[in-house]
Amino acid sequence: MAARGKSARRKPAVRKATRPGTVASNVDLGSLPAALGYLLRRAQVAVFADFIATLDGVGLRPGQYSVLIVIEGNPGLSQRELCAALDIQEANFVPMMNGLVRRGLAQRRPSPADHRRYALHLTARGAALLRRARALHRSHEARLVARLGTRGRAALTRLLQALANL
Amino acid sequence: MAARGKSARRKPAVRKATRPGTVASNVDLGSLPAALGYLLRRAQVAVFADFIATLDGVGLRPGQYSVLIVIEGNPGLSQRELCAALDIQEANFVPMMNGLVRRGLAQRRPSPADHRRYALHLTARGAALLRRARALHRSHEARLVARLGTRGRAALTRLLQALANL
DNA sequence: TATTGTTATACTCTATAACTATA
DNA sequence: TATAGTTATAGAGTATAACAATA
Repeated sequence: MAARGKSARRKPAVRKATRPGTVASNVDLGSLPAALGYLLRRAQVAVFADFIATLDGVGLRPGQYSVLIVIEGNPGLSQRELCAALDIQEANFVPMMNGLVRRGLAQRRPSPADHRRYALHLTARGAALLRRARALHRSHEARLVARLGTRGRAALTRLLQALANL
Repeated sequence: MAARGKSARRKPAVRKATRPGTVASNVDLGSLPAALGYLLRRAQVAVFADFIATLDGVGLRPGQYSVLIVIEGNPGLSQRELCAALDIQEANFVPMMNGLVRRGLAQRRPSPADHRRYALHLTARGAALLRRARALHRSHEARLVARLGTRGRAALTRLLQALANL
């Protein structure tokens, strides 16, 4: 938060009083702090940063985590189906899936009925890693609830869903 | 991202038909729809898509729009100060500012007191474009309020601010 | 020595076209 | 012809190191 009023005219003497992460700026952001897109972006970046740091130990990025969850919940799913569900470009999914396969977390099994398709599955190791990741994810969510309150979290969920498919 | 005519505030009985852009997925997303990071990301992407489409006519991306707003509100600001206020890496700001200068929207004036600094200013053309952009931005925000309600918008603002500096 | 702006670079994420092999 | 997967590529966005000019 700014320490001074918005129309601070005077230049404070060498404000080097910034702590790491806190920018003591008397810069007027104008209408930006009221713009939903701006707020949404700042919040998303902050939440992702916390999520990424939280799951660093299991080596999963947000996208990889979501892919593992969907494979686990829908064993045998094809790549196209998974990509459609998560709004991932199929071309971009290939190297990502390659990484999961290389790490022994997921498999591409040949689909018996249709030789064009793969049936995606988690390995035992993938399922085990996902259990650890889920626990970490829960701690991340708990941190968010500490900020928002249970009631606030429910309200935020509803509001974000209203925007999700604008 | 254009809204589709098929409004239908109806309860999806079983399966929604596949329209372009709407994937008829019976894919189980598991815990993802309850994950704040996931919801935040989906909402941010949707809102940005609408913003970008709305401001396409003035040729401004979200980052450029925010930069013009801050320059206008703080004429004479240095590049470092602007970057600190908007959390932009200074190295990344250079080509972006070059683009605004090339388009005649903003200027780097030499700072008389300190020859290391630039004093950033909008040109008349930049100010005029920003006026048009602001009007477009307002229509974008109005679309969001139509989704959220005035009360919902206020609540969302508060909740996002609580997450912004996690 | 420190600060301002810059260049170069690299890595992620995303988007599109074109190809292959199967259906 | 259409579909599933793949490759190549290009564009944003973001991050860090190193440098020149200036303080």
